[in-house]
Amino acid sequence: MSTVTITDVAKRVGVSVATISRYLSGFTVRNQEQIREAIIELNYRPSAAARNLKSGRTGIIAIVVPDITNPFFASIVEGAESAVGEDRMILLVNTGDSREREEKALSQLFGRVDGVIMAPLTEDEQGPSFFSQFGLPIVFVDRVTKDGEKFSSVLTDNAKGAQIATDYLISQGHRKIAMIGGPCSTTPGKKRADGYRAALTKGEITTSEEYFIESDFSEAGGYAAMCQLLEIDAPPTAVFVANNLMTIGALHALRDRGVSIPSEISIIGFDDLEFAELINPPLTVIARDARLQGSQAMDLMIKHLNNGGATPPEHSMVDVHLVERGSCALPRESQKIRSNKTDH
Amino acid sequence: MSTVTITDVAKRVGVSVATISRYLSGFTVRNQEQIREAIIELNYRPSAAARNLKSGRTGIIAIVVPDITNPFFASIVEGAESAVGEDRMILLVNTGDSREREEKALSQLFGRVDGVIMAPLTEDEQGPSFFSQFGLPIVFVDRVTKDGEKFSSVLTDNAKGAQIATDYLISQGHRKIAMIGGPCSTTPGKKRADGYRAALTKGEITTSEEYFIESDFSEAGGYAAMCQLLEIDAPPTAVFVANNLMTIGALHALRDRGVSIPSEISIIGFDDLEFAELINPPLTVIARDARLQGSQAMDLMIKHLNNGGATPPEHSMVDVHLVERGSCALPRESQKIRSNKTDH
DNA sequence: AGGTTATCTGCAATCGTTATCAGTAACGAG
DNA sequence: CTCGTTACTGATAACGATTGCAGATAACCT
Repeated sequence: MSTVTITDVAKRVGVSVATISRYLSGFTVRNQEQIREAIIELNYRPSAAARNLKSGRTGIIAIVVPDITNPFFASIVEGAESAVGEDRMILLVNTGDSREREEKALSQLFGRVDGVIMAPLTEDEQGPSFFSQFGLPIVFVDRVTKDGEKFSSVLTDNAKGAQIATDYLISQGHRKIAMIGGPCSTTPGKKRADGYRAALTKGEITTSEEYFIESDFSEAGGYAAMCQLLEIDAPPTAVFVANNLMTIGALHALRDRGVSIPSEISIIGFDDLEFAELINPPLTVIARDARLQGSQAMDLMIKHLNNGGATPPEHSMVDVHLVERGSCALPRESQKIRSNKTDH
Repeated sequence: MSTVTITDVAKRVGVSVATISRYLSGFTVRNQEQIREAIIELNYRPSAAARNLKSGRTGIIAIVVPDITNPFFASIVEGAESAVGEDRMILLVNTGDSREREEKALSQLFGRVDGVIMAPLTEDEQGPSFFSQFGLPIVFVDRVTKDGEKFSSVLTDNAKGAQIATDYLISQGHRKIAMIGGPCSTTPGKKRADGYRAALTKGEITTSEEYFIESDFSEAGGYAAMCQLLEIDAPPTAVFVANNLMTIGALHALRDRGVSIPSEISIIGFDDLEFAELINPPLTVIARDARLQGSQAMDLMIKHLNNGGATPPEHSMVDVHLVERGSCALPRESQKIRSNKTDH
């Protein structure tokens, strides 16, 4: 086997292992040239495991996301990756929206990584003490847990985004404004619902609770929720969909039902999509910079690691803005939306 | 600090470290109950680094992709993740299409991971010997290097897919069929170009080389390439775009130029998109199962790891199929395409 | 009771690297 | 000639866990 160690190199050159080690650490030693050659000839690679054991650090930062196929999280990962620097790497954990896998991953992470950047599944983790006694630097991104103030975080102004979206619909004259929300156990799910409700209150609009559907941030969930909204006796004239995947689902539902946008119903989504302009009509959304969130989270993490854990937690907030395209229009109040309702 | 080791647990219970170690490995030992309690009370976590050093394995499999924000690669990662099993984890490396980062990552990976699943940037890596002497099991996915036969791989039948796409356009009556291809230094880039050309030859169609543009698999590249095609004096009536990102770019270009699909130009893409049905018109594509590719690659890797490297390389091929939607139609030969050409 | 397993135990070596420490050679200054 | 300084060196002890070994204990049989 090719398990060539520092000792082999030392023997080859005829010096002690200490000398090789020092050479590797950049000190000036005597037979630099021969050492360099020996390393290449023997194809010696320092054992990361041994270094980890000695130094106590791994040079690896974990990033834990619920769903890597969600372009938003993919961008976060990319942003983090871009800021990770020369001497560290990223360990990706995709929890697949499974609490069990999240827990397992977290416990396995200990000792393998120097820190964890994560978007937790829900706000109520396994006991409020869990992260506090986790013993590793943590930076929350996009979402926090209940005791999240104790850790650095990079969040979006979710409430503001939802409020902008809802205000926008109101300003267009909509009154029957529905929302397809995410799980209220998550930070974005809750905050976006809050923002939606706040905007309605401010606009002095009272809606039936039927208009708010708590879904699950998935495409299938968005599809089902939109179907449910269309079943209502007085269906909404506008819908704010709380994330990208659910928006895709909702659009599919509307397409399948033959409901046209925006003439029959206005749609505004949260999170921009690569192809938002290509849809017919182009999708109006609340956008934010996911890459920036990822890189900020990484910057924070590196700061913590370099300061030896002495840095107090910092909380950063990424801004949101409205991208006006074509999926929202004035309501046609007196119109019956459902053209081909299929009972279930 | 919370560096509680196996020794601390042993002291607490009053047994030797060996006993604790055996308890952890699942053997039946005497004071099981007390050990369990001590571990919990002390919040003891075995040091992964020490285990790695002893055992020589890390329980981590690296997956190296050029661009995680490409939904195709995100799906591959997800597929791999889903097949990784209980006792291993995934280390993601996003090379960002940079050769330099790919090389650096690869060298840093050694000793940190048990194996590498990778989609190499180009076929000609740093010398044909590089991977052979890498010393770690490798499984190529989606792409291979020149000496790729020596390692297991999970590829797509790229040539077949391209041929199906081109045949489809021919069968609709198109003769002026262009292709926006990927870098011919990559496996998919080359094979898809081959398939395109083979189909043209079979259909006894000779096209000017202007109709083939070698781009870079990026959205911007697709945009530019499509613009270039529209500049040609006798512009194509149909375009086969060799990957998803370039397709998005090409669609943007057509949209910006006001060229309508499929009446003025037919478009067929390679790789399905979540939103392909939502575009107007719905996009016709060559599709394949990226998740499956990822999980197959992982299965292969695990097989290699469990067999201790004695398994001969296996080569798996994932099938492709045509998903007919609305972006292709009969050509309108006598028509001038460019409605508002902008000179540059 | 004596012998034979079967089961469990602690000791100590080991994995590959780095940090510490003491030591040596070369050199210039006094 | 001696001393101090500089610049390097090698031996060795960690780091935290696993494991072969030999010894100890208990259980079981005749």
